[in-house]
Amino acid sequence: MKTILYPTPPFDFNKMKKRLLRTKQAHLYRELDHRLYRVIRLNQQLILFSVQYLETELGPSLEVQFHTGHEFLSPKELEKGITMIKRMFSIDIPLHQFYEKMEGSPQMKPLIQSFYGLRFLLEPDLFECMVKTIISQQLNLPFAAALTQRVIDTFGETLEWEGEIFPVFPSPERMASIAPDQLRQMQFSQRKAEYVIDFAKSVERGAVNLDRLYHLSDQEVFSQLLPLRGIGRWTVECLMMFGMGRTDVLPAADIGLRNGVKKVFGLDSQPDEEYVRKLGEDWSPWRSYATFYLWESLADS
DNA sequence: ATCCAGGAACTGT
DNA sequence: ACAGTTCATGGA
Repeated sequence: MKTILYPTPPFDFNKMKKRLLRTKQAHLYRELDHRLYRVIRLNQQLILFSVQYLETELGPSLEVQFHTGHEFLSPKELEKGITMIKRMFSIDIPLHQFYEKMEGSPQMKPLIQSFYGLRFLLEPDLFECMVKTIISQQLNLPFAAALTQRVIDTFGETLEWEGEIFPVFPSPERMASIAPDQLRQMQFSQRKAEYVIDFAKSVERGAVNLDRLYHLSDQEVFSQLLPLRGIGRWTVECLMMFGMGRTDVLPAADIGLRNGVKKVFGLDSQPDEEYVRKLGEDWSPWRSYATFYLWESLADS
């Protein structure tokens, strides 16, 4: 089963892939023979897919293949899978509109040159996204990535296809069943261990319905998630950006964003949240992408 | 050693 | 409401 997706340019798959590797978030991806593989959960079912980036006469394209062995996906499942992959790779994001919006900013414009075509590569699963985000709270990124890897290695599943093994992030049910001590052994703090396990339990018993979040406004998503212990504003903002692909989120208190603003706008001290929020008014409705590019500007220092 | 990380909860006023 | 403290660990 093969489908070709055509994002409206600019779309730079290689930049997206390089960022995945640089930030050490490629835990669940495997590259074989120029194709990028990964397993997604579709209605509790594990489905392996792969993509290959191609330049065609019609512009940039992403060839998608589902590897389901002898079984076939129903038309409905196929449609759901395609929808998920489109969202993952930010296929339908009119990125040029963001660039037009930044035209007038002498500070932001150079970022567009540097990162031209870079889009969010989203997490296909909100549970997984939330757990990874909780793990990375207040930690340097390499260490956060190491913790995530340990969770996958210890509690994750695998799917085998044509002799290759593909890792799968643990399900909410699995994570709900583990004890805080098991995470402590992996160098989680006691609190963080509780946050992650409690969240998994909330999802398992249906206290939070992650699928329904897609249909809610930003404010409604906040009011659903903020009551949960260990989930603050920043964590929800990350979920909305890296999980849900919302393009106008501004994590104004984020330390990385404030450092990015300091660097790009040539400030002599780290701006506060209010300053960033004020600045961000000009970026709407593209504040997620402005944030994203400002984060990236810190990487190539 | 000391300070800070792409925070959040807790405590005291 | 608000500010200061604690949580845990790695990296600079």
